[in-house]
Amino acid sequence: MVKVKLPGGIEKTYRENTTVEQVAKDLGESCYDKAVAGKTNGTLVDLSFPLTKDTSLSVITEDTPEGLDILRHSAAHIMAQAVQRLFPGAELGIGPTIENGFYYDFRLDRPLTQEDLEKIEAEMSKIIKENLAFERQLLRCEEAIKKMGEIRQPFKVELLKDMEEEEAISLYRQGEFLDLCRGPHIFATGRLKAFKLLSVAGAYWRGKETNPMLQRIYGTAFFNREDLERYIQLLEEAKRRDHRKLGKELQLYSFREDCGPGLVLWHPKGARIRNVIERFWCDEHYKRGYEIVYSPHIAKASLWHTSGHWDFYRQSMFAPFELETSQYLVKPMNCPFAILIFKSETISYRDLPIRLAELGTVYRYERSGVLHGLLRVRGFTQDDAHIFCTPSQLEGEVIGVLELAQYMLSSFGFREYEMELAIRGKGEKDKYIGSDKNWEAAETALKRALEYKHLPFVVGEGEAKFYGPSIDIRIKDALGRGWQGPTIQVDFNLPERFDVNYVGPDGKEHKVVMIHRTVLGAMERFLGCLIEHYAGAFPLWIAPTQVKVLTIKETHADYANSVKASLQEKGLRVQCDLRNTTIGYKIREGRMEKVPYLLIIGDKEVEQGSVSLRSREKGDEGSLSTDALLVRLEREIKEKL
RNA sequence: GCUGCUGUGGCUCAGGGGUAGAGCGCGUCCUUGGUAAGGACGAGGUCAUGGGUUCAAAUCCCAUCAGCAGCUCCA
Repeated sequence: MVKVKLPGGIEKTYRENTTVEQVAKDLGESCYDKAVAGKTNGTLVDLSFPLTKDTSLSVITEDTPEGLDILRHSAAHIMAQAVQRLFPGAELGIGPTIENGFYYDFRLDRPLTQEDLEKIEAEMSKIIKENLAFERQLLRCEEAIKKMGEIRQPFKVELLKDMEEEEAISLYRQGEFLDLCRGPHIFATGRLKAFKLLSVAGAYWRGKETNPMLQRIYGTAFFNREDLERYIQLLEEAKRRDHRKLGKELQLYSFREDCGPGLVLWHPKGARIRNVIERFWCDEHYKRGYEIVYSPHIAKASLWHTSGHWDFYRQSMFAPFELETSQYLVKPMNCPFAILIFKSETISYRDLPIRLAELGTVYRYERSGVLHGLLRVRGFTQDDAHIFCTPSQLEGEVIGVLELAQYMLSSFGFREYEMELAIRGKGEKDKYIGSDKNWEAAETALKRALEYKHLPFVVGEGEAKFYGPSIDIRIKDALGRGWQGPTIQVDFNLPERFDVNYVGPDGKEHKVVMIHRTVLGAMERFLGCLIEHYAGAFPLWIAPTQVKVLTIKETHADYANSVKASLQEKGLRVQCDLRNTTIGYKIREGRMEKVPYLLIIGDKEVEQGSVSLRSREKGDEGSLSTDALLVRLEREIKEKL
């Protein structure tokens, strides 16, 4: 007999070799129907797993993330089986689950097409109908290698050769298909009810650029069709929110082939949004004790030799050019300029911290395949700042930056973001510059600042830049892809290289500590995420056009213009639509432009000296006076609603 | 950079070896309209660029450029 500890403190005894499935059945019909796998002493196991000793056990059901993960993993196997049936000789790479689905990598003798995906889906449906059981088998490593060699799976053999210390290798078989896999899996292929293959893309074997490129098929799976439908709708909603689509529709910005890839042209409406944000940004920085500076777009190459960028970053810089007798470079970073400003006079410890902020436009030669709308470009404006302080001021400054970053993000309605503390990798100290003492001090300061602010974060070991640790904040786009926005980096490198000092109380020179930081990231990337975040429907304080005045007849033009003038006088961004067309048409256009407020002007309004208000959120709200409207709008702007 | 797909008027897209189509937008005119599209007429494209195959290329082939999905990269 074995004792089984179940969730909720229940303990039961079963005969030895009772399976997880039998326990689930014993726990009741509803548990059994939804059971996918089990978890004994923290390890996931198949439903067919026999209990041989006392253990804790929980049944993994359909409605848990783990259950879904198992289903998707099995879906990946079923897909691989289908591919092997349709493409005999296909070599398998790996096939894991990912956040919203799964993928599997294959080496095939020809590229896959969209039609192939449909055929593979059809074959998968057949396999599901066959309801093949997933059978687990344990082999010694050399046996597994032999087996994978026999069925001509060189990638699997390669994987196995790295697993030689492991005692036993588990393989899973369903029908004629055999795969190396840790498991667990669903009981049989028939359990998969709802799946869809989404796309094909190239992927390097084991993620290494020098390895052969395999074909990766992405797909997703759910326990029922409704969930799958919901997910597909989510993808479509994401497409609607895509900043590249909205940017065009709302005439915010463009890229032109004759201008160059990754180089943004900001159209008037996009520029208005950017201007609102930048003004807000400047005000907030002055309030918090920053000074704002400007620096040139090009500088002598020697500056970048001193900074070390030429040595470490050259491949991402635009080529140097000669002017008079000197080499010049387009700047990829703003930091050297801040340093030169700092160094332009002798600084006492009494002057510190000095915070120099700059909306600095930098140019980086990003590889062609990585460009992505506004989110990854070749010319962009960092909302940069460099803080020069003493070691003892470091932690307090980091806290100040965290507060500012949080305030900025929350002002734009970003509630969800991920924080990472990027620290040195262990055992590769030569990759980093600076003393152990400095690193430890900086890592501690960053960590303590995060803890002080009670911010959840993950530690990214080995993710630090060569010159110092950092806190990186990732914000998400419509598809949930994370993009690095705000970042706080401690730097020991540049103060050394540029010999940046202050005079201490002892009258001697000391090295400053330098913090590089952004609180939005870059204007381009931030705007891109912002467009998707609001799906183009910007809150009043950001909207490029805040109010549109629509006339019913041409005779209302004078009154409409006077309404516009009185709103404009209060700083509102107002447009009139005086065209000779129907009111329905003008409203439709205003709606599609996502203007927060439309004012309809007809005989009634002219007579009463009022406006008829139509809000983006509520529609027709009836008439009110211009003054009452102003009060409402000003409040909404002030509170950034 | 790598793999695959795509590239037709300002936008969205159809077509496809015999020298171009729709809707929206734009212009002119008619209409004077009350909360998501009133009507008529018209202008606008060397079908991304450069080669090749062919009697003939926007259509087939190759290269280049750009975009998209992903991989790699992101100091």
